[in-house]
Amino acid sequence: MSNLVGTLPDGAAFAPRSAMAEHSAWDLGEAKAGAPGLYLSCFDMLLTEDAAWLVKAAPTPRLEPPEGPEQCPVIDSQEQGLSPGLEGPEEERSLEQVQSMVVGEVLKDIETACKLLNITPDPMEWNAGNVQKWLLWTEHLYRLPHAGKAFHELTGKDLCAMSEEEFRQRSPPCGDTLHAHLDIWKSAAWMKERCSVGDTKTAGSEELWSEADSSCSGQPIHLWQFLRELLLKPHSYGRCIRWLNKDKGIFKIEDSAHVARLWGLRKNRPAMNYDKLSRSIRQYYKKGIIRKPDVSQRLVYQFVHPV
DNA sequence: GACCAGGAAGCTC
DNA sequence: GAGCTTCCTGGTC
Repeated sequence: MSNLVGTLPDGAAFAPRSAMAEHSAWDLGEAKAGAPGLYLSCFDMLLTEDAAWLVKAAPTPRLEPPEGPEQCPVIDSQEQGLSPGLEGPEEERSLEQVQSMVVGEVLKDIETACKLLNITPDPMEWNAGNVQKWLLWTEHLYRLPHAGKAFHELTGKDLCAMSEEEFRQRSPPCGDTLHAHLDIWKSAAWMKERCSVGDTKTAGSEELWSEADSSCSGQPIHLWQFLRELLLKPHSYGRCIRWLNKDKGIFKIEDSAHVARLWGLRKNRPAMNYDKLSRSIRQYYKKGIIRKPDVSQRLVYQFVHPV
């Protein structure tokens, strides 16, 4: 099993980009018991290292992605202890809360990716097209070099059967990173499957996934829904699209090319660009879904019926 | 050059 | 037929 799930190959620890946003009620101790070793070690790593990072990051409530290439914060692995001010039961409680948050946020990030890519959360169920989507997505998100060709025509099952070394052989510059991220997806899929087998303690996480399931059911997504999803994930997409006035439904596309690429990815339209996307937005004018605000500005639109 | 507006035709479900 | 996608012309910033 890879040691890269908690720590990405460049030495930076993997951390969910939205790690402090909300709290998820996941029963970690329960989930870890009896899990296959493969996935267990993955989450062990994730939990301990992310927890350390989160505690160190406190009290900052929000973790803005850094400017430039999206990278995770570096953890000083030599640092001892999670919260020096806390001891015994208090520290345990604190750790449990942090762990719940971390896992919840990891699952949310995956859920978002599932929605946007229209793929299932379980890599074992991916066809070759799904694999390429996931690769594109991960490369895009973590600014990795393109490796799609190296994994051409592989299904999710093929991918899951590959070792870290095989990933590296196929893609020397980012194979290990991709393998690490695939491990996270595998672990999340395992946990989802586990909680869907009637474990009432995991109701919170079931809620977490129900949204993803509804959008991973193959139902086509409308452009306005897609835009709204991006707007509702400011920690992930705030740099390319954001609310100017959420109450009035006014939003601005900050990076038109980026949003168009995401939409193209979602719809499997590689040739998508902002020109075409904006044409689709303008189709909404007649339908009364989106309009230009009263004071028209470039790249600024308004939902006729705000959230 | 990038964005905006809208007509028209084509494609997919 | 709905909901885009693609291509286009012409205009504004």
